Amino acid sequence: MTLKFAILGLLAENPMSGFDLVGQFDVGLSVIWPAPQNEIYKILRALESEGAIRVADTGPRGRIVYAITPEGRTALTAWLREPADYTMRYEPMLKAVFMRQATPATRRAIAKADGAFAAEQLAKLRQADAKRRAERKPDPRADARRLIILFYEAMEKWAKEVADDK
Amino acid sequence: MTLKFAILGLLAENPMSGFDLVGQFDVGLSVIWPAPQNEIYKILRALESEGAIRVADTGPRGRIVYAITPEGRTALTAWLREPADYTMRYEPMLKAVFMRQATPATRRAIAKADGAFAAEQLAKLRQADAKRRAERKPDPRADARRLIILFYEAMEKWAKEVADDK
DNA sequence: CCTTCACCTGTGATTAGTCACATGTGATAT
DNA sequence: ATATCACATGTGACTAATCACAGGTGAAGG
Repeated sequence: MTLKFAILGLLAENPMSGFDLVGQFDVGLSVIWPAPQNEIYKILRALESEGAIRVADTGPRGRIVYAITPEGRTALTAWLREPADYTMRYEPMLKAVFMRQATPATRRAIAKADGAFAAEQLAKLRQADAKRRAERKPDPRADARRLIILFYEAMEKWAKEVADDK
Repeated sequence: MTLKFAILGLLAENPMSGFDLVGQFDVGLSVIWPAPQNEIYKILRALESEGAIRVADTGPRGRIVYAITPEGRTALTAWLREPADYTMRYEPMLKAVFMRQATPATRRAIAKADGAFAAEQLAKLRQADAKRRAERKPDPRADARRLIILFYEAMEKWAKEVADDK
């Protein structure tokens, strides 16, 4: 259900094919909400039969480009406006819950890995951010990137605290 | 798969029944990793047949208390040590991605709601934290609570920035 | 020409997660 | 006594998500 809106949202930014969407998820969205390739195609068919998207173009190798319809846009904003589901699924947080049950070495190893991951993501995000700012074009994803940066900063900080056994 | 370890981890803290586990998820864990009631019972049966847990006690009304076995403990630490899956599923972040496609009013409304939720969670968490510190008992969940607090602080900060249209 | 590779959509089987409901029991209060 | 409620586990039908693989097509280079 949520994935449906992820796809609809991407199509609201730009008309795209299923293949393009796979690329979009690979590039960055899968960190927030992953999508297996075949799910994407299934959902595209469903969205089309609902009238939320339409075939805008076709290309070589069976390529089908979809575009959002006015009805689709209405559905998207309706979804945006309705109260969000605040349940998260994040394995690193779950591991943090049980970390103290393992040895101190394991605990530090986990924190180290999490910290390294956060740092790596931050490097990528900051680079992307700088690039976007340099371009001086309006950036529809700016809010999200800012949120994700703050999130990884928090995780990095936490990892340092645990590593230093604070 | 992950949920299995969530349950195993809880049983590693204390022997519990399925009913108790439902309570544990309701109280706080469902924010990180939700678990439908009937899934819990399914997984308990699976874990028992794997030998990771055993029936430690029975009580009135068909109550079955499970305890972790040494094999279960081994499986739990093995899971903790293996690299985490860093994909998150968090609807508010996904909405943030598409927020700029809606009207400024909608965008602010979303930020306001997210900020309010974060503030509410922080109040609860800080209270729980203070209580735990006052008790002066070792707290196995301290790391996790700290991480979650940092996370919601980040979200609260972000919400303020968006609301102020920074 | 023809090989190779990236492009592009799809199917089928399986598992994990969700929704809604069913069923029984012991404790407590009136 | 008996009504009520919290305790406690479970079933069945369904949907979403995952895994692994299938298979065709155009572009580009040697």
